Amino acid sequence: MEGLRDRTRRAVRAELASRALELFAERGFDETTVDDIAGAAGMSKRSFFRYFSTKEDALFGELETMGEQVAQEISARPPQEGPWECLHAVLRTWEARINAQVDVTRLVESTPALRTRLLHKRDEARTHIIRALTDRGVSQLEADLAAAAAGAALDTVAREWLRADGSTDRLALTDRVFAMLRPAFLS
Amino acid sequence: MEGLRDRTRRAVRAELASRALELFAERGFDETTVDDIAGAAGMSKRSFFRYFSTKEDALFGELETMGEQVAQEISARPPQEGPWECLHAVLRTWEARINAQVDVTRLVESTPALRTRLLHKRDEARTHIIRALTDRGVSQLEADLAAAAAGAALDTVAREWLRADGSTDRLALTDRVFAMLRPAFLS
DNA sequence: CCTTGAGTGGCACTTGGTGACATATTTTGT
DNA sequence: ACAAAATATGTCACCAAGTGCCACTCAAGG
Repeated sequence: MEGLRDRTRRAVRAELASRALELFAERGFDETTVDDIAGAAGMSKRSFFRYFSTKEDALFGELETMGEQVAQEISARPPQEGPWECLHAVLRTWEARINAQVDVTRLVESTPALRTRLLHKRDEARTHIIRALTDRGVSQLEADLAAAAAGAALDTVAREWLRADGSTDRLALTDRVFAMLRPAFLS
Repeated sequence: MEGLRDRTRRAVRAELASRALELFAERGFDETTVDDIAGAAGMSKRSFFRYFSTKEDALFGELETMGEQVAQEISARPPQEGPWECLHAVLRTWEARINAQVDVTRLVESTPALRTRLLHKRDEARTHIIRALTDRGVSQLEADLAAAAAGAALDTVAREWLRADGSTDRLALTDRVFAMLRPAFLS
């Protein structure tokens, strides 16, 4: 079960993340130092780095284990399912988690350091996804391409969503984009 | 024309890049400081940053204007050509430029900082590619997806090439991967 | 009550990257 | 050929991200 330790730890993490978001939104990412964030949450810079390994992760912290989780969900899918159907089914629920609010997504999109960090996270996840797919019997090349293409799809969805100012039905949009790429993966 | 200035500048850049590669290969990227590289080339750290804007760029320097160049090549394609054919035709020659030698590609693939920087470069290029495609009349969504998918394709090619230890015919492989995704872009 | 262990602050340190100033060297206009 | 403008370089100071280390606090459990 979850003891007091873990609960307070989560609370402090949330507090830091929330302060960071405030400061980023009000001053910009580059103009906010880690000292600022830590100070706003009543702690030292050193302690900040005990909760988040980089400044960027104050925004992306919730996605830390994304790769493992996605890989696990993939393994749980029916084994006869094709790789693209599988990725579609799993990732359609993740899109909303990656891009929670428009403001944040817009901030990420307009801040090179954050954008870069997000790409890095996706790339880490890709590795896990590839393994999960090959474990299902998909060939290396197809698994690799499918994982990369799925990342491209999610990225496209996010930008299209931004273009519509966050007002479109994201699940429908995700389905549409995955459907566009579907013909490529009819093994 | 190209005067002495530009020639020496290119020479110094090349020298720095070459020293950097040597040091990275022998000690690893993280274990090599910018001071080391600059020192090995007989200059100061400050001057290094007058040739490369980041430490990573000592390896990627030649790709600096990739985005603009690719965009320009896209604009030069026959206007009735579909977006995917167009991207395929342009990018098939770029694959070999991005991954020149196996050693370098392997180094990049195994060094998070370098991998991240490469992703960043591709992302910058993507922006330009999207513009070039919409200028040809392609819709925002399709241009976005095609550009992202093309990046995914190149990435997949690079990794498959690595798996074969750099011994496969890369152009043929590139054509194969682009052909796989082709059905998605039959407008 | 005492021990153990986790969270914290503080400090020094490394390193990537930037700005400012002074000084050569090279290009260019006359 | 010479002055003026543009470039290249070094040096130095500086900022901020991130890490290692040590000492301290404080709650939990025997």
